[in-house]
Amino acid sequence: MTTAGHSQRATISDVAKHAGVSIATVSRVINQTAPVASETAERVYNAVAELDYTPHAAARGLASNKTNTLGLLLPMIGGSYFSPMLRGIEKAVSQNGMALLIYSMQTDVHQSARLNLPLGGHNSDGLLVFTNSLSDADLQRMYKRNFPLVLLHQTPPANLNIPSVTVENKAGSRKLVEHLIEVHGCRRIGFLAGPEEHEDSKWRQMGYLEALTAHNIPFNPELVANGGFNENDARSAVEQWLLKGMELDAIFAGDDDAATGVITALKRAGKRIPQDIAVVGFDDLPLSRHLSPPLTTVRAPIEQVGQEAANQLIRLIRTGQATSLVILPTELIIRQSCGCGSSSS
Amino acid sequence: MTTAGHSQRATISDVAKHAGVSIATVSRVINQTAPVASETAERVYNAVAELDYTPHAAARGLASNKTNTLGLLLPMIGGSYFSPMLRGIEKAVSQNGMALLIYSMQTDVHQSARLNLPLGGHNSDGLLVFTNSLSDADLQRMYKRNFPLVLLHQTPPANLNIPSVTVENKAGSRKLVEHLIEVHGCRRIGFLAGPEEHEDSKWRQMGYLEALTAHNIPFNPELVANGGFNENDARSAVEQWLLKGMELDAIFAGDDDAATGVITALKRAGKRIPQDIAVVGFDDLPLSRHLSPPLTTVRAPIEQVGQEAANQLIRLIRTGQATSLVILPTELIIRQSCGCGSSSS
DNA sequence: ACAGGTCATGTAAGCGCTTACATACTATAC
DNA sequence: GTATAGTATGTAAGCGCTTACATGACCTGT
Repeated sequence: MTTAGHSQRATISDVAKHAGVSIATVSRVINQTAPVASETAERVYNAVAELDYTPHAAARGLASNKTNTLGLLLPMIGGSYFSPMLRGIEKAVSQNGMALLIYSMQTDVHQSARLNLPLGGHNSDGLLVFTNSLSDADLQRMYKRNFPLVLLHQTPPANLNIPSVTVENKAGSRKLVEHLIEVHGCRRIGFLAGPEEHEDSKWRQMGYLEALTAHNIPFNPELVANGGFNENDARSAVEQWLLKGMELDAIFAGDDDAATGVITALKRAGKRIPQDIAVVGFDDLPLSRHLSPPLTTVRAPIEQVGQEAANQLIRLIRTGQATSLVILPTELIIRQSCGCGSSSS
Repeated sequence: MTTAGHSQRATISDVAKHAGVSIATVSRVINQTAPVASETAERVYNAVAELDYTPHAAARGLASNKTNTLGLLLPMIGGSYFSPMLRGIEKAVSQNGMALLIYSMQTDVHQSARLNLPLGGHNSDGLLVFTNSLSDADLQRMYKRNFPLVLLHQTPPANLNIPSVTVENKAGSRKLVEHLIEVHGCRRIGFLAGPEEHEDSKWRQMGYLEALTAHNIPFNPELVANGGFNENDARSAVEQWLLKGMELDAIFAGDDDAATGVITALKRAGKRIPQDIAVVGFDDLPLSRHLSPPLTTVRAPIEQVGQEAANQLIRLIRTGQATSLVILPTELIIRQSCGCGSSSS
């Protein structure tokens, strides 16, 4: 066991006293907010070093009404998806000398903790909101207050003009499915949707539909199931299909996490990929190229989404302006799980 | 484009006025810090709801000298490793009604931003410090100040009694290598070390050494290279070996990220796994079972490490006490990349 | 030599809370 | 009925900063 307890640290007045100046001067040299004689500044710097002084963030925040911090709201941290997104966000955040405060909206924190954990903002200068982590009502509330907000993978609810950053889902999905149809002659292509209300999923499904329509393949609702954008749900969904004796020549798993579940289920059932059934995903996670067979998918620039969103938010905070909608392009990544021959990148 | 700009929000005095009480009373009902007549409390709650009041975190922090926030220091966010760790941390943090502030120590932020981005603490009640994200000097500085600290995957520098949470590396590594030796008859086993100063790596290497010694296999320094605990470094390391015509019958990649690089390099060179060369990793990341062949590895309870560390830190903050050293057990996970037959979990 | 600038620095008023202390009121005991 | 002890609420002093404003020193031009 070990013990600890706070001890008092140097404040700005300690530094001022030590350097023989006023606290205003100390503040000025630290923030470089007004010219200070270089000799004076020197004394202040020395005092800072000697006392090992660090400004008190809360005091600063209270006085200046800025926290220099971005908040990130996540539905819950999980899946392979967040790692690259976080990296992108972190990049933008630290390049701008800000900090990152993360909340994941667990189960039911909403109600109870509202007062004690002011997610409402106020400990950040703005919020990055990932799909499904905030109700429309909450969104509206914050928007009305003029609190800087940027949405990730979600467009704002009706008539709220909140900037939003996402990827080109529909076109990517369509290209992917058309590849299956045109190159591999697939006709019975299963689609695993993501969670309800997940916009990415809706767009991907539309792309899937468009591809079918463009090739005169009638839409069969039985070929759509819920894969939840995760491994387990996808696995059970495929198991259900298999149990029902559903005939399929390809499965578009919705995303790559789901695709790993699909592959597992198929292999367990003794199906060969891609000979018996082709499998494709969406996102191009780092792991996807290592699956067996390597996964054909659509590359979503996840890290860039994070970075772009953070940058937009910072711009919104600083200048009051941001681009309403940023859609980052996706790219078809052909590997072998669709039936194509040799590998690439 | 969209625009925004802060508007003023309700403060505690607005609420007090609106409810016809003093700010002290409002504070008391919000924090449940002293008995208040239920009728009065009711009025306050109504006022809070009507004004959509949220306490100002900075003001609170300044007055109470607590931030209700845990800081997490990372060397940089990357690799598949952080996702589960973060999830564990987040779990503990939100279960305790706290928030999580993340810094990743990019390249050279250290010097310059020290004053403006007070990593020194002060915007968190305590810090979770991941290996290599803080110099011993910084650690010492904060320790001297009695700032609550918990180390992840790193033991404290000499005579600083900072609690630390890590996994059982040596025993796991030894079991892994012994499996290679005893079951598969390997004698020339390559080891890919992680980054310098990474304690996990040192212990894993010791486990490797112990296993060799226990089986009278002389240690050959040529069989140790640097895989950096990441895919790319590991790939080049293996390519070097192959180029030199190094004879190997197994490679212990250091961790699973590195193992994916090893597998890639080996496959490119036309080697069969495990027939020509066995490959094993460490960590058991989610992707590892999906590699081809499925990776034999050691399961490190990464999520639990995060959760345990956060819990220790919270305990340290609240009670001043924490367990000095927590070592979480690891478990050998046999799959096929070592040469074993059929799959399991 | 003096008005009018500049520049460096100091003074002090908050920012929105928490909390020790003071006060008023009600209930209990005798 | 008065003293005693609670209980509910108010008052006000900070917490450690930022920043508008005031001050004083030193130039410059005439």
